[in-house]
Amino acid sequence: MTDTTERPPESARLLRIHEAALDVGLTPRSVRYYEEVGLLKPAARSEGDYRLYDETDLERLRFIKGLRDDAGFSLAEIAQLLEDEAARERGHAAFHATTDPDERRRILCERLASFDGQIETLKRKIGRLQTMVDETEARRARTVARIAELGAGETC
Amino acid sequence: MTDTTERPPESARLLRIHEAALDVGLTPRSVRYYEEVGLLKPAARSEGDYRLYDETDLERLRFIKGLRDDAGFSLAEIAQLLEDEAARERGHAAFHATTDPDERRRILCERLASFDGQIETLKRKIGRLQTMVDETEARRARTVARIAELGAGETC
DNA sequence: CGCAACCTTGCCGCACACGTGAGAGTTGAG
DNA sequence: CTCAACTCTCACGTGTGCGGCAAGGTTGCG
Repeated sequence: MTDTTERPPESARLLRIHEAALDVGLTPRSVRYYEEVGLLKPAARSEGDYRLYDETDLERLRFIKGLRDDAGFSLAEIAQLLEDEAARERGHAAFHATTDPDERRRILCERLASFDGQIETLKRKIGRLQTMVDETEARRARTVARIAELGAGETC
Repeated sequence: MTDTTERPPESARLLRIHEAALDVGLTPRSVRYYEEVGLLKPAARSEGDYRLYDETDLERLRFIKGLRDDAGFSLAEIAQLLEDEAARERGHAAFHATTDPDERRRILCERLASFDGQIETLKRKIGRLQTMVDETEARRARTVARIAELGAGETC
């Protein structure tokens, strides 16, 4: 406000697709594809129709990449999670649009069910992975015991 | 050797592909595909070249299905895990082929490193999923609090 | 031995998740 | 204003993970 050097007001730092993709570790093609299948829309477009991404978009992209890489979710599953999220935000709006306590309670209860469903989905995956970890650790422990039986020697 | 009635000696209960697939919840096509990409080979073939699967094969198939469905691993990643397992079994053989304690120790240490790598891979996935669960549960808790603020009413 | 039900290999097709140009337009530094 | 670098929208190509069909062979009950 006090200087004339055009300083983007922090909230308006927009990146073009290449920079945005680099930032989150994806390719421009993937980012466009995610838009194609409805996972996100750039915050804005330039005069010449270039896609422009803000920090919110980047977080969304990181979210998508995390689910894809780390959890092995398909884009369809990710779309479902994002859809649930959107539904909750619509619920948020509906919540503020009414003052009826019963209605408000109903909205919050829906939101609760949505969270619960998501948590259960994630926990099932964790449970399966944990079982595998447990089995592997048990076998690792047996190997450690056998090394100990071999007697001294600190090579590992 | 002592009787002429061909009685499968318990260890030789072999299933054809359709039964095997049904048993583990896959399709015959998938099972053949897994063989095509080197994930398993049937324990035997019949006179007419029918694939015959034993209990070990079934467990391997269940292992593959679990990783595919629950953990979202690609067949290539599963192949890697199975490859590591095979390496450990080769180590097992090598272990019994020698009596040199140093050699034996080296073999066991390799096995240990293999287990550790696998455990780390799995735990990274779990960590990511757990982070998501934590975030979702925190938001769920805020929703619960807001419902409580709305006062009485046990509808959910 | 006949015959239905199952199996074989081979091959084409499909959905997903992008990669890779082609051809045209945009941006911004010099 | 020029020009390299970037971006746009089609549009076709690619690898994965199977589905499905064809043409023929195998099994095993009756």
